Amino acid sequence: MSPLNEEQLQVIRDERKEQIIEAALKIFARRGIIGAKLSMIATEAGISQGLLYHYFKSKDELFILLIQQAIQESIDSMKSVYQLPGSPIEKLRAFTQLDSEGQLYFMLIHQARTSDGVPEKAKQLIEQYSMESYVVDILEPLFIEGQKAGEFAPGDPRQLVSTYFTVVSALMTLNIHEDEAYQMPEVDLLLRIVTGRP
Amino acid sequence: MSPLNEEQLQVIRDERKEQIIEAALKIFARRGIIGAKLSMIATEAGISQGLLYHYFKSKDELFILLIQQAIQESIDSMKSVYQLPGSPIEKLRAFTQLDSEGQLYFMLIHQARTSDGVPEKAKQLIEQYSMESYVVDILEPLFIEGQKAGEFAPGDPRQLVSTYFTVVSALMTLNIHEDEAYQMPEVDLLLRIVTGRP
Amino acid sequence: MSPLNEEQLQVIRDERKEQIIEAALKIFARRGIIGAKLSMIATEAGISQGLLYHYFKSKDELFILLIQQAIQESIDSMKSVYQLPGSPIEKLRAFTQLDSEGQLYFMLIHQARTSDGVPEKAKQLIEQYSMESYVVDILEPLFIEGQKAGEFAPGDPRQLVSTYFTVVSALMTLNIHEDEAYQMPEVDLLLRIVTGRP
Amino acid sequence: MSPLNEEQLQVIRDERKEQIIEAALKIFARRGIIGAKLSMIATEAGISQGLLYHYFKSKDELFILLIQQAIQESIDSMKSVYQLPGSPIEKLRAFTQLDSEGQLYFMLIHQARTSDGVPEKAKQLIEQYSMESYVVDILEPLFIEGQKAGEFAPGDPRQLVSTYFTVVSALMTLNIHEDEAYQMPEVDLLLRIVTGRP
DNA sequence: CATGAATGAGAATTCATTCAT
DNA sequence: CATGAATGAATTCTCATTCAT
Repeated sequence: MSPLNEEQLQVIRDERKEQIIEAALKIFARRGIIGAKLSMIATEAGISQGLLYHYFKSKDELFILLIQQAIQESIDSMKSVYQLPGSPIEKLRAFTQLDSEGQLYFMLIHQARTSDGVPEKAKQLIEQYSMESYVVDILEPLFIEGQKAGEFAPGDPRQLVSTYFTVVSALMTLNIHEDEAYQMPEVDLLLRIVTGRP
Repeated sequence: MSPLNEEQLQVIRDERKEQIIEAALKIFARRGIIGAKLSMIATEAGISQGLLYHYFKSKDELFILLIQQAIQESIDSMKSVYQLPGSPIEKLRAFTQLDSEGQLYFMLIHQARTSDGVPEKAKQLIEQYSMESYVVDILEPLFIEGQKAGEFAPGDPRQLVSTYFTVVSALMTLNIHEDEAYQMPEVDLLLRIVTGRP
Repeated sequence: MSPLNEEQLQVIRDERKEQIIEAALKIFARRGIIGAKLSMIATEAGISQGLLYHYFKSKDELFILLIQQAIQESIDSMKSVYQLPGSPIEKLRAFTQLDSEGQLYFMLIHQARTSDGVPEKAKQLIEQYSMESYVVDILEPLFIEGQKAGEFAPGDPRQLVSTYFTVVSALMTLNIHEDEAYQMPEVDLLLRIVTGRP
Repeated sequence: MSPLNEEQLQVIRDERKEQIIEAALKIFARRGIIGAKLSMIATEAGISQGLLYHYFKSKDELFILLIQQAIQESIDSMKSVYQLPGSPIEKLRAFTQLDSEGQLYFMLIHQARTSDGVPEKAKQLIEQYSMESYVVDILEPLFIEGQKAGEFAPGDPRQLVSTYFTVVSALMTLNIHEDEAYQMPEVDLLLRIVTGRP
């Protein structure tokens, strides 16, 4: 009866899931969990609303999955800073210029942190991925290296990481629409926080 | 003839309006116009839902009023920077440490800018109050003075204002819950953007 | 304590009641029991909403009182047709040209008959005041006289009364707004139903 | 791919729309736009309230659609008078005996003309379909023919049309419930207005 | 697997009615 | 007697979720 074998079905399933996840990321990041309507996600993914429920048990489950991906991506992206070429300051400059998917993930996490209607599980995930436990640990060596090289200003490196990351995170989340009111600042001006130099 | 005279009634009305506005500011700022439920605002204000409609024609009207207040407060607060004591850098430092009501206003404007379901009139108001037309104009003299005094780094003062204001705005909006994940950075670290010094 | 004696109070009470009844008749007749808002009636009567409840227990009670008045007025007006001068046909012509308060009563009864949300008691009152038991009985002698005088067409006089009254009632209720779409017909054309003559 | 093909879906959709329209016509005609509750329409149509909104954007849109249908049906019905068999008077007699759906449409237009809360667009539609511009134009030739044949009374034919149509309209709107108080008059008595004869 | 019709719970808004003054 | 602030139940509309096909 079935014209497709198991393997082909798996391929279809994976493709569909990927479509849905991409669509959901866009919509959730821009509109938050309340503003995002399943009808929008379905339309963006090019499928019917009903089909969403073959792949995800609920809106919440889909949201939680995206949060997990966002956290994973953020961690990976931070770890990869060490693979970037150049001195610590050059690594940091490159890291600061995120691609657009990276921005979507930041916005998503921001939405999850600040909105309500966020599933409890998503909140827990984000809480675990706090500054102290991950971000600062990962980036601290880079900053210490920068201070040794005299590129970065002296002082508590963990505070420096925390401040710089908070500022960049905040700017990411602000930059939601192509909004002329707030134009993204020059990277070099931001780096002054770290370098203490003009 | 009347059991409560006009003056007493006016007092009651003003009190109620103030209660509602305060409650609405909290709720709207934290949850956005969609996430904010009138039942929450009513409960926060300690009144019934129905009474909201004696004082405001609709949720939208209430939101628009708050946006107008937020814009007015922001402008006033920026203008008042010149009344603060001390050198330009000291004025700016004091200005950066906003009170909590000021923070709510920033969040509100952020919500209005980035969310769905925002009334058209609110959008227009915010568009008028863009960086170029107000904020930069108001703060530019302070920065020029700071540069003349050698406190601020050289360079285009308008770009410096814009960058600093954007960073501070972004941090305000991030700081929504009393969230330990992101702790607010030290002001002195932020001021490095302006001073170019450690 | 009280600066007004009982008699003066009674005068005030009666005046107020009359104000309210007049206002309510206008509003109920034009908008029906559902479309009529107590706020409108209060405004039309020049009093506060709360005061309505000193004089009437509820919207329904007020409506029922008006229906009673309407029925009484209708009956009185029909009985008075015999006091009008002239031949039967002239009496009937004059009767057909109702004054505006008479029209309001007709509309009110129409509203009560056709709308819902009408209190049960009002329905019962109107049912009792049906064509057979009152209207036809009252007008039948006039029609018999007209037939004897050769002014009215022959045939069952009760059917003639019923038809003519139904047509006039229907036209009254139609004439709600000063609506140019339906202009009220000439009385003489209507009288053809009764006379059978051009 | 699709479990129900487009044709089958279209059939379902058409059926549902028809169900809803029929139910809405009954309820709106009898209770007006304010008195008609969506819950009643949904129950009468045998569906859930939510489903109404798959087929119609709002209560107003549904009402406007019905008004359009009512106007169209009225015009068609008047034009078809010329297809009826017999002399002008026989055509007019047949035309006067409307079916029950035709009556509902008359009531609906009456409701729209006299009630509150009627959408602006519905008002405009009805205004365009006024006596002068349509009804009289359409029926005038029939009346002129009747006068030539000596069946109809002499005089301004447009006034005769207008009067007769107004009376019939008024009777239609009166006859809302199966109401024994007002029994519908004999057609032959009404036709006396036109013929001027017993 | 896939569709879209169908449902029902929840949110904004209106308004008759009550109540403190 | 008189006011108008205050309440809450009822109504329209939205949308996540289910289900027949």
